[in-house]
Amino acid sequence: MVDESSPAPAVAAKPAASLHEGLLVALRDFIVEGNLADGARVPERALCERFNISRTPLREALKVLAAEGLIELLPNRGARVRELSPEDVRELFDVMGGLEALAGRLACERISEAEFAEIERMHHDMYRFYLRRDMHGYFHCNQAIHLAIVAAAGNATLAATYASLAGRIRRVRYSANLAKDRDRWGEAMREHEAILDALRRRAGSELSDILFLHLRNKRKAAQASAG
Amino acid sequence: MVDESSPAPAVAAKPAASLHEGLLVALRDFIVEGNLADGARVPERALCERFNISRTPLREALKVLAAEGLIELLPNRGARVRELSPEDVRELFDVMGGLEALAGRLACERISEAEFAEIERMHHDMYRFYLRRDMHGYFHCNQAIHLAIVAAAGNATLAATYASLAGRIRRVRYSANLAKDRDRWGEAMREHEAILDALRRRAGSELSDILFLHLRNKRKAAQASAG
DNA sequence: CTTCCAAAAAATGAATGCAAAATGACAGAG
DNA sequence: CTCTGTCATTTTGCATTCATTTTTTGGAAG
Repeated sequence: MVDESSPAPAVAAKPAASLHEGLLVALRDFIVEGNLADGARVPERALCERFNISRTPLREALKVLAAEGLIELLPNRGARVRELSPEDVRELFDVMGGLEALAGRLACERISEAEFAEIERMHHDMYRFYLRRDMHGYFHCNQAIHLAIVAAAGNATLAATYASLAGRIRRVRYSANLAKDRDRWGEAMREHEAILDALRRRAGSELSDILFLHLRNKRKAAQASAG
Repeated sequence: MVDESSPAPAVAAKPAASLHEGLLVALRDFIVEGNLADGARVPERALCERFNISRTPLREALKVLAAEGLIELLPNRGARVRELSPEDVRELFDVMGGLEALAGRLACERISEAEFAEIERMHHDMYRFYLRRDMHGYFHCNQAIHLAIVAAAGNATLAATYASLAGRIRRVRYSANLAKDRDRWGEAMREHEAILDALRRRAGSELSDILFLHLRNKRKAAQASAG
C-alpha cells in the first residue's frame, strides 16, 4: 500500500495509454486531419466500423472531443465537426497569442543556457530557410521555435492548454500560409529576431509584448489572405 | 427547412440544455463544491443512485470532467478526484495570470465607456469593503472585477478557457484567503488602483504586466499562507 | 502474530438491446 | 407544380448485460 501522493511525478507524460485513450487520439487525429468536412455530421455507425469498436467508447470519445471544442454535440441530432467562423479564428489567434506571451515571460524566468542555445540554433536554421525561400522548412522551424518557447516555460498546464487550442485551429491553418505575402514573411523574420533578442536578455515583459503582437500580425496576414 | 449555417447565432448561450448536459453541470458542481475528498475515488455506482441515472451517461460525463482536468481516469482503476500538487497550483496561477493579462490587453482595445464605468463602480465598492475590513464583500467584489475584465475582452474562447481553469483551482481557493496577511491586502488594493488606472488610459501592455504580477503576488500570498 | 496466497466479490470497460426523437419519403390537397 | 401532413426508416440516448481486471477476504504456512 504505497502512498500515491508523493511519488507521483505529476503525471509525467503518457506512459501507459489506456485502451480507450488510443481511440481518442486516433479519432482526434482523424478529425483534425480533415477527414471530415467542416460542419459535417459525424457518422457514429460508420466510425464504429472504421475503428472496430462499439458505440459506447466512441460516444465517450465524442463527448471529450466536444469538450475540447473540436466538435459540437446537438441534442438528439448527433455530433458535427465544428465550423470555425472568422470570429472564432480571431479569438483563437488572440488566445494563442496570450498564451505565447505568457510562455515567453515564464521562459525568461527559468530558461537554461542550453535551452536558449537550442532555440538560437533553430532560429539560425530558420533564417537559412528564409534566405533560401524554403517555405516548408521555414514553416516547420517556425513552429518548432514557438513550441520550444512554450516548453521552456516549464508549465505543463500551459503546454496542455496551448496544445488544445492549437489542435482546434489546425484545421484552418492553410490560411496562415504567407506564401503570397513576401512582405509579411520578411516582417515575421524581423519579429523573430526581436523575440530571440528579448529572450537572450531575459526581458520577460518585453518578450511578452513582442510575442503577442507577432501572433496578432500573423492573424492579420491570415485574415488578409483568407478573407 | 431552414439553412443552419447562416442564421445560427454562434451558439447563443444555453437555451435548451440537453438532458445529459444537466448531469454534467450537476456532477461538476458536486465535485467542485468539495463533496468528494481530494484524491478520493469517484464511486460510480453511488453517483448513479445519487443522480438516478445509469452508468453510461455518468461515465460519459466523467470522461468530460477528466478532459477538463477536474478528475483523472486511471485505467481499470476508475476515476479519482484530481489532487492539486503545489506545483499544479503554481502552474494554474501562472496560466490564469497569463489569461488575465491577455484579457486586460484585449479589454483596452475594445472596452466601452459604459463597461469601464461599471468596473470603476465595482472598484469603488471594493474599496469601501476594504476600508470596512469586510473580507467577504471585498472578496466577492474582487472576483467580479476580474471577471468583468475578462468579459470586457470580448473573447468567448478566452472566457471559456478562463472559466475552466478557475473551476480547477476553486477547490483550493481557501488558501488564497489573505485574512491573516493585512500587508498583502493593502498591496492588493494598491495593485487594483494601478489596474484601474491603466485600464482608464487604455494602456494595454502596461495593464497586461500589472495583471500578471497581481496574480503572481496573489499566488505567493497563497503559497505563504498555505505552505 | 505476521505474511503470503488463493478464491470470492466488486468494480471497471465495452457490447448489445430498446425506447424516443429526428430525418426522409411519399401521397394527397391546393 | 408546389406545399403539407403522415408514415417508415434511421439515428440518437440510455439501460442493461457480459467479460476482464482489480480488490478484498479468508485461511494456511512460517
